[in-house]
Amino acid sequence: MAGGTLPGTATDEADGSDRVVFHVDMDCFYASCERLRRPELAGEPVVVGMGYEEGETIGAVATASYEARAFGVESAMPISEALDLLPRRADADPDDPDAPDPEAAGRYLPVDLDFYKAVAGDVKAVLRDCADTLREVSVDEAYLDVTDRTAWDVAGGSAAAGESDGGGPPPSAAAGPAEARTLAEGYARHVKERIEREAGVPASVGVAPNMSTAKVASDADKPDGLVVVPPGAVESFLAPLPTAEIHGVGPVTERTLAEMGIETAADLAAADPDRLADELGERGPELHRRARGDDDREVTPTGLPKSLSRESSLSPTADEGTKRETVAALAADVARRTRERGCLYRTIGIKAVQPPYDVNTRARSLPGPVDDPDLVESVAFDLLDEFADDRVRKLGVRVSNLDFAESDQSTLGGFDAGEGTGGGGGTASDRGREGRTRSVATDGDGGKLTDWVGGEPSAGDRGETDESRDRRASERGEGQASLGEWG
DNA sequence: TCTGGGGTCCTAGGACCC
DNA sequence: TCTGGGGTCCTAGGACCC
Repeated sequence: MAGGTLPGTATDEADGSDRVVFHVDMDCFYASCERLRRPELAGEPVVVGMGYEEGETIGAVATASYEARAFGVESAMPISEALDLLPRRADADPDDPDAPDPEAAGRYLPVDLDFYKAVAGDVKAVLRDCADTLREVSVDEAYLDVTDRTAWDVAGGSAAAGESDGGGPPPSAAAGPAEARTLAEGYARHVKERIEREAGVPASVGVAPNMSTAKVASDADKPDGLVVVPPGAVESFLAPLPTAEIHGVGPVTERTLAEMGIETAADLAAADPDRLADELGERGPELHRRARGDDDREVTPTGLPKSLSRESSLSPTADEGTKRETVAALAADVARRTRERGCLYRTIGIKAVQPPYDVNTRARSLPGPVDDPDLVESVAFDLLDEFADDRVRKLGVRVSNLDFAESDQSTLGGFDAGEGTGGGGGTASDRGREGRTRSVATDGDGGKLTDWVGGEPSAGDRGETDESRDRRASERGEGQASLGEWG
């Protein structure tokens, strides 16, 4: 094992859990992507806005560069509020005494997800190349298991030890654990540099023996950070952090913990798990483990999505026409995306948010998986009826209970032959669509399901478990394919 | 922060089945 | 018919994440 990275390490890792896990987190990713194609934005405050159009003040901040954050601009903040803190550079006019100071102005750009996904593809290519196992969490974040590629051994043996600043105080809480240079740190630096070189965007990397600690480590020194937490240093690294830094502790849990007198990870680590379970349910003991750096989850490849949805905000309205129009558009979009991804769904749901912020969800499950845009719309309309007289500020449509296996049957060829075309009508191109489109008849009084038109769900998936389907799918690499689609 | 959009997982209650 | 328990599925809501 490691020739003594830090005291007290190797021996209690006898279960073979002495893994090396990287968490790679791209720094203000959307803003970095914009800088990649517009180098003149380097060093400028950049704000990328969702729902934002040139010159508009609506929408919300998707990503703010660190220069913009210095002015107080934060993710999810309304653009109008961000403009108060950081005026638009375009509005600056040296000749107008009332215009904003160009020195205190920023660049505002709309989200261009397609471009960011292309850049993310370059990043992922590097990560895939560098990892034993890669789990992509989102477009700008991933875990890598690199246990078989590197180790916790101190790099360069005595040479590294000799050059270390071991006599002085730890540089900082974040950098402290890295003072003994390990092979893992060198490898992380290599990965980080490759991302920068081959994708052109900066990343922060956390290195630790498990996922939850690596996640906290990547956050500890952003941007452009590299924080290494060797086994044995985990608990002391986490101990001083406020509970909110622990992955899974949000505002509500933070408050609950504070009321219990738990403010830091050390407090959480020392708390009674039973008492935590009383207050927080199953999550209590889990957070307790994370605060102690005790996390034996394997890094597993990204799975297939569990649901797909689309939602959008409206200025609050009770108008039936507006609501139905919105839901129809959302339903069509969701149906289009599921079809593109070749997946069927068995549950269709809506979300209706009433002012001030009252979230309602309704869902209905079908007897079997379908790919039927008209049905998404009619079920969504049906569910919307309950809110016919209500003012809403946001509407959403969602499909879940996804089934990727059945559509494979059609893409593999044999599916549905002689079933959807039995009626005689239907061109070849109709068949192409019908092969994946199960229609369900609806009756006159509200679109209740009455019958299967296209027959039973294909024989192909009968008796097959979700697990085996997922496994088959991920063996074909679909888990990776799915990532590029996510935003 | 008067709240943007797309996801995940957990919980709890009810229906239904043996 | 009452009693009980266990299992699964469905729906709705909540917390959290990026």
